[in-house]
Amino acid sequence: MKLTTKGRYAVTAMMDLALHQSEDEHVSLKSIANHQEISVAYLEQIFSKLKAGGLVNGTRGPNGGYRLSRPAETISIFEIIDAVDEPIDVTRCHGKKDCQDGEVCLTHELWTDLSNQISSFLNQLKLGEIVQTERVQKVAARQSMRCTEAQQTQRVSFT
Amino acid sequence: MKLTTKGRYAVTAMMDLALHQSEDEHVSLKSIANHQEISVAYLEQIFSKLKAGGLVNGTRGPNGGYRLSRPAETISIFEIIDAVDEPIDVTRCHGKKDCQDGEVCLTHELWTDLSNQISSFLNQLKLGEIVQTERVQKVAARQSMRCTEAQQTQRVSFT
DNA sequence: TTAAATACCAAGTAAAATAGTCGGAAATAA
DNA sequence: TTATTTCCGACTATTTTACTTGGTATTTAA
Repeated sequence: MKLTTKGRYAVTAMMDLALHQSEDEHVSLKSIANHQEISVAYLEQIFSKLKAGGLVNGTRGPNGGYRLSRPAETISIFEIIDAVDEPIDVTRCHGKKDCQDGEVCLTHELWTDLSNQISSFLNQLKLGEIVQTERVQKVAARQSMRCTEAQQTQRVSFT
Repeated sequence: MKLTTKGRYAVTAMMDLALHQSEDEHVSLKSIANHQEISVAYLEQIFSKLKAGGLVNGTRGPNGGYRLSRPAETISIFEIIDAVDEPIDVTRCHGKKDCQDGEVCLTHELWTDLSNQISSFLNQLKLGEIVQTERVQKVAARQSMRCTEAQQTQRVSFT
């Protein structure tokens, strides 16, 4: 379970999706880019992995975009990070237990324990619950304003 | 709390120290290198940080080496990793809470929670306890044999 | 039917981090 | 005085990260 900015962006983007998707509307990468200050190109890369992981569905064309493939309550943070970040090899032997002369090394168990600890913590955290916390709602409200401003700026810059 | 091979080697080396130090004897990097298959040069780098972190004391000259600066029961795995690995910035804003337009981003709290979770887990794990587990004792016994063999091989190659 | 908007895809790339090595200097025990 | 050890700073190859670039396919709406 590695944690890079890609994984963090993925979680952020999935939260954005959970916050803004509606019955009949998809969320475009452009709008996520506006909200979260991540480039569309980079989001594309991330979403190709999220899609491969079966977490989102994409629709092309105008008014297209993405939506969660399942209810947000059933999607864990672990799944999201797992989909986009390579797994880290916490053990020297890549889990094969042949770290030293074909047998386990001193610390083998320690690292697998830690891995399990982190995984289970992130598995308990569900996208749906997190999105409903007051804290997140507040930030999201602020971001909607930002986004509106951005659109207006954009409109102005076209004229 | 980043976890790289340097951090893992540090924990391994500290366990070796805890296993082999005695009242009047120091453990040399050479012997750790033999036991754990880590180069002396790399161990030097690691131990300079462990020393700076106040976890070990070094003595130069023949029969010199290192020993724990405190009882193994009081040294946590967290301290060891913390001494040698750079802290990871789990948040985009380096904990300053100004991730976006001077305010927190959507996921700020999530990452700090995770960090705390990992830290407290590793803080509970004490070097002394781990070293006493049956599993570790077994591996250590095997390594003593390895070491003896290595010394003999060396002796032969000298003649 | 055409233009715009969107997802989709593969490659390339600059910078940073990692995992070490190398060459020596200082201290100390025998 | 010599061998053994820690101590110290610099160097380096490789890998990983965090993106960008350039292009294609699909779909809607004018």
